[in-house]
Amino acid sequence: MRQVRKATIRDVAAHAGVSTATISYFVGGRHDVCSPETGLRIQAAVKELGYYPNSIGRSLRQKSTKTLGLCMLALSDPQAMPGSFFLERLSLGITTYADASDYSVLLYPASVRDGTSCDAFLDGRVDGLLFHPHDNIRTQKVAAAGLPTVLLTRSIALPDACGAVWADESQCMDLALSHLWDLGHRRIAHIAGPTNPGGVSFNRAADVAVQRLHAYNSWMMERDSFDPVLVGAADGWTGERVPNVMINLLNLKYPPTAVVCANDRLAIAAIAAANEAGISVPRDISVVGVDNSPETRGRRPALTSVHIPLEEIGREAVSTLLRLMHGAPVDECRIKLPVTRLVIRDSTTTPRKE
Amino acid sequence: MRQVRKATIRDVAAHAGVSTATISYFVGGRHDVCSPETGLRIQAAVKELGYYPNSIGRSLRQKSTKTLGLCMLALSDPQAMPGSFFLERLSLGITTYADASDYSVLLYPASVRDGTSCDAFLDGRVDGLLFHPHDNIRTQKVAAAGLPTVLLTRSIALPDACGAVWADESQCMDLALSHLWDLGHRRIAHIAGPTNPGGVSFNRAADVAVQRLHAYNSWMMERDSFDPVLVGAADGWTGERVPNVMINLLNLKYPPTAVVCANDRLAIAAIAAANEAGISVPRDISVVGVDNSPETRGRRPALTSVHIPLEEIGREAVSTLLRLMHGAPVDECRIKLPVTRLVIRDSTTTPRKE
DNA sequence: GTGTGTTAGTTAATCGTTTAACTCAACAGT
DNA sequence: ACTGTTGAGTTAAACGATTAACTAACACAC
Repeated sequence: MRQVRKATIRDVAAHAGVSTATISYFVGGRHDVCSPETGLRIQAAVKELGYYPNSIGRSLRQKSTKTLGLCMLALSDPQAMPGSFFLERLSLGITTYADASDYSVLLYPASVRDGTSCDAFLDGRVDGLLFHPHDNIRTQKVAAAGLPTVLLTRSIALPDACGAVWADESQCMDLALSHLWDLGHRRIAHIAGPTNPGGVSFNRAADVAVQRLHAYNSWMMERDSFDPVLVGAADGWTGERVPNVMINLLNLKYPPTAVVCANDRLAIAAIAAANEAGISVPRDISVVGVDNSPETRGRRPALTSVHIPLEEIGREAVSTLLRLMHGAPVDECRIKLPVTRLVIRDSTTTPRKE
Repeated sequence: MRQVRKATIRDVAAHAGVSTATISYFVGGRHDVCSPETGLRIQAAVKELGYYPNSIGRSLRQKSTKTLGLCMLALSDPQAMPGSFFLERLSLGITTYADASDYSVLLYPASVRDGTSCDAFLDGRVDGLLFHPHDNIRTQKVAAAGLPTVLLTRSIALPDACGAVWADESQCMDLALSHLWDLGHRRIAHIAGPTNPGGVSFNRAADVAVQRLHAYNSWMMERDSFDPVLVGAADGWTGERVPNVMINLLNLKYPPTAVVCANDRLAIAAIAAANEAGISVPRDISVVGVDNSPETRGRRPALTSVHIPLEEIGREAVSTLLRLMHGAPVDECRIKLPVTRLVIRDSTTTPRKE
């Protein structure tokens, strides 16, 4: 190791001719522990030796590392997630807010395939944990170990001790559907994401697809416009199955005049499939996506999409985790954020008059 | 704090009726330190108490945290970087390889605007540092502090003590240009990224743009096909200025039959600008991008692009950092990776016969 | 001159592990 | 009887910081 030996508090103490306690107090901001002259000597010694308090020593004594763990499924499974922009956007909010709160963020890749253990988080290196994918086995384990944990998910079965922060998917679908409804659309289809029929839920992705589907169903039913033939299943987030689904929708006796897709990638695939069939977007059919991912832009037509402010969710997740760590009751640490908003671009317009 | 008190090595020692030293050796894998019966007692005690060695105590004693810092400009400045997929792809390689080498990764947001100090890294919480943006002030500071550092950049002025890992930008441009040349193109334009004329280089982005521009210049000169009017400056990575640049290129007396853009976003903007002017891609002009970002896909035409394997770069960066930490000479820790490859899609074809 | 308060510090325990150096008993070989 | 070796552990000193509890010296009031 070529690590240079760093000055310790003892070196500084010897250099300034006082005890380590005085150094500790002074460096910690309690400038009233000593006379102004001693203060100057200490400052000089700190500067000369380039002293910086060692965080490991401090963590050991204070029993707190001022570090939060961030466990992300997406990291090991880019395919599994809607877009590769997830981590970047989420962690922007997370690291920025954590930093402002004087916390560091430890990044940890979790794979959904091999059930990577989360033991690494139980060894005291983090004070709290943010979990992006919901995974019953792992979250229950960390929860049982007493590590304050906040999930970035509204999960179907939330472990008792875990907090959670999630976007209001009803609001999200309401924004998309209201927009189309107000334009005059009445036959509005939905292409759903992976809904994992009958299986145990292992990740956020699946839960989100289910929630969007349910929100769509309820919304349409409330307006007496629900028709099961208008619901297609993409069975994943990447869109391979979308062409089939889209053809089926377009060949209906009363085809939809608009379609809300569970995410942008499905929407983009839907537009491609429509074009392939000689159907023009938005002239013949309107399309809305969800995520407002980078892929929505610079296309023709540019995709109308519901923006999900991941930065804000990340920020709120850190804030919630800090509250949980400071003893807030768990039920006050389950936050549904009504923060989605619709970005109207060129893929939606009034329905074509027949 | 609702943190549950965790069992320490002393609890286990008391429970198993031996000293802490024996526990430490045994848990550390030296099963020969005690008799088989004692071993069983220890295992039982560890299990019953749910003992997991505290990493802070261990780090303090061993003077090594088994943690690497990852400092990313992109995190605080999404606009500044080519694409928001950077962090995700890079950190996939970084965290996966670090994890396999038994290291954790501490994520840290650095803003190019406020000169966020990197003091947080000098307090012993990391054994080494990966720096994505090159920033002379900060890298010099950490280098001076003796913290082993590897930059994810080929920078113009690399601090003496820093290692670096970067993609071979000459190879990257060679792939794009050779492809077009082999198709028969001879008038090949380049739309360059931000080249920061005359200023100090503050981030990787600028350096990369410069390197791609130089590589283009050299390549074309070698083939006696260089013409300065074929070089346009987008002045940024996002493409606002591209329509102007493209119009100028198309209005030339001898317009290019192909254009290589410094990244995908510029290429996408170039295609849009061409279409706007009634020029079809690839029929009238071929376009190549660099990055192979998610935005290249699902478009018409789908963009031909040079893939930069960020995962691989991240992996190599960790490997290089570990070597540097173990005392390898700095000049063996500067790695140019010849790992780019061309993904041919629909935006390139043979030049149109006049 | 005694009691009270303040200033400017110090002392020493503690956080949880690791590990070099030691002990102690039992046994083997000569 | 002595030396040497091995097995099965133990002891105690680090690592670097924090902090409750203490002290010594002096000032001032009554």
